[in-house]
Amino acid sequence: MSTIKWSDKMSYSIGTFAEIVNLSIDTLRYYEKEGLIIPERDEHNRRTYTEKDREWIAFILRLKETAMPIKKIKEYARLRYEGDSTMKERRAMLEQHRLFIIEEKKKLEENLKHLDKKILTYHAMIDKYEKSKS
Amino acid sequence: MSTIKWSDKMSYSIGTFAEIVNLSIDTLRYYEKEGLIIPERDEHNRRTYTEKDREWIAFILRLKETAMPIKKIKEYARLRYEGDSTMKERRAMLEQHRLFIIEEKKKLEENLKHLDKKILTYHAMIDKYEKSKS
DNA sequence: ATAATGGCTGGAGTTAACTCCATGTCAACC
DNA sequence: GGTTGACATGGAGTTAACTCCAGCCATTAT
Repeated sequence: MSTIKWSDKMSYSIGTFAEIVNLSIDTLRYYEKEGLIIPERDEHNRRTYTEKDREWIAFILRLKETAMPIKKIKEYARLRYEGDSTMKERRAMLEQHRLFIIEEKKKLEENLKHLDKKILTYHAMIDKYEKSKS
Repeated sequence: MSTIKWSDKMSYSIGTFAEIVNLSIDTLRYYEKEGLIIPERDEHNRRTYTEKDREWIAFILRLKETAMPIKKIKEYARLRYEGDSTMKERRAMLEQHRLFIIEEKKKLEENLKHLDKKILTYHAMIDKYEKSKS
């Protein structure tokens, strides 16, 4: 009566995994060197990436997209690979990062407001300029 | 009957200007090498920065804060130093950048949402974990 | 008069995050 | 059984955006 879960046993070579997560093979190896993701190896020492790895990479990319430097992601990864006892630390990191993102958002909104103003003054200036030429 | 405008004639040395705009002297010289800001020189070849320069730097920093690479800022600066005839081009650049910022904001908001979810699941996981230890 | 201060130039060094390359192994296809 | 193709490793190269340094002038302070 157990449901078959293909995905549990499935694993990808670095080439196909690279395509799936849309990163280059070299980048994956670089992330491994930095300790962000450490895939299993098969009997020939080839990297084997799983569905879990895919989820983990997706999360890494979110952190990267919100400007977390690799060093910090590496720190988070280290804790994660250490196991459940580090959950509180990891949560604290994410909560700190959350505040950072909120700050970033504020800055972006401020700058967008100013940019909009600037664009408006450009419209006015260009109107004037066009008229002065006629 | 003309109003005296001190600020028009005022100018700062690179050292004091650096403090005012909160950039290092080296960064200012680097920006100049890249063509972002080209201050006047005095009779001894020393850079003299004006109030206009301060405003311009403030704008450069806004562009930087919204992740515009120096190459693009340089392009904008080039047009600006070329004069009024480039206003339309500059406005177009800013309008394009505006769209970019809006995209960035969207991404940030998306990622923030996911992060919040993740933090919530951490809270639940940690509760469970604490109980399992008692 | 000399020493400290501040600025100038050209060029080298640094950091992050990749990216590329030479060389080598192994399984598979013709 | 030789070639092809995917993967492995170690290390060099690249780009952006600074940052630092040596060697040289001019001005100011003692």
